Amino acid sequence: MAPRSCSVANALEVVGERWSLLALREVFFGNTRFDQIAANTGASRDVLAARLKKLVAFGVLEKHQYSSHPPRHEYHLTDAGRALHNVLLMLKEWGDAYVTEGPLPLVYEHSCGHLLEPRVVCASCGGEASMESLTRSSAAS
Amino acid sequence: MAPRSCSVANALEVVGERWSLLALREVFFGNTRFDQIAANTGASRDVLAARLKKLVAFGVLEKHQYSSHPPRHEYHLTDAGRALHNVLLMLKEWGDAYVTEGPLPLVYEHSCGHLLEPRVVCASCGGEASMESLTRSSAAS
DNA sequence: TACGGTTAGTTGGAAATCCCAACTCAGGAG
DNA sequence: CTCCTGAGTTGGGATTTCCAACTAACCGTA
Repeated sequence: MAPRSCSVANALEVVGERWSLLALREVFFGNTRFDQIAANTGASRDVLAARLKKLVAFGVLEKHQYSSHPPRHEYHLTDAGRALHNVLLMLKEWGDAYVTEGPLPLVYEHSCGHLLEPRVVCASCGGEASMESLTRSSAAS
Repeated sequence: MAPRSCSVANALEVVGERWSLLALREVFFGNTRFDQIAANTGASRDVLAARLKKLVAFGVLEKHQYSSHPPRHEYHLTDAGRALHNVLLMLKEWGDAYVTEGPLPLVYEHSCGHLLEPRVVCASCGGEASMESLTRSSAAS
């Protein structure tokens, strides 16, 4: 039997390899240069080079030249890259709740002034998009 | 320099290896048995066995015996496992938007009757938890 | 001109993983 | 007695990963 066709699998094809999401985390933090990303993630340089190349090829990152002599580059998020913020946020939330022990290394404050407690809701009604509230629909886009 | 301590990294330590999230997707779909998961993900049986063992060890899945003669097992989600639904939902959303081509393989309907368009919001104010709306807070839990 | 430093990789070889097919083991079904 | 299902396990080869060292382009300074 052929494996299921699925957008989760497709997404993981692009960002699911080791170090990809951590590299993106660093770019979200503003650490856009190769050496910064390498140091903060702990990825080996060769694998990191391969991952960044792939993320650029898939349009998640863009290579920006910030100096021409000598040629130096920074990695910037594209729209597709920025859209991954929610994925990282949910992973962080889950890690906070079920994996990280002791004080959390990072807590976000939302612009409303409260500490962020993220919730996934339906854009139409604002109700929580819990497992039980969802059913498969046959409609396609 | 030591790599950054971070809940995203901790979460990926547990569910970031290849096949782990796809195996969980199958369990969310109700395919709780080894052979079903193997067939629907395409993972090789040895790696899948290792991943399931790890997910059980970390408390993401539980092994349930549904027949004692012969002994047969199903994998069930724990609370920690159920909490990963948001992560899969966000990955699916991103894959739908930026990777999957052609008609989407799966569309959800929310209990309100509309097709689900998930949004991540702040639980306190209900406002969108966009990248720009978040700042690092020094408060710890 | 020589020397050291920074940035962004690339290379080589050993170690760890992964993939695949075949095999095991336990218990039905016919 | 033989075949079938479910849930893995095993062996061996192909791939990836890790790590340290190396390259290459340029700048600062002396």
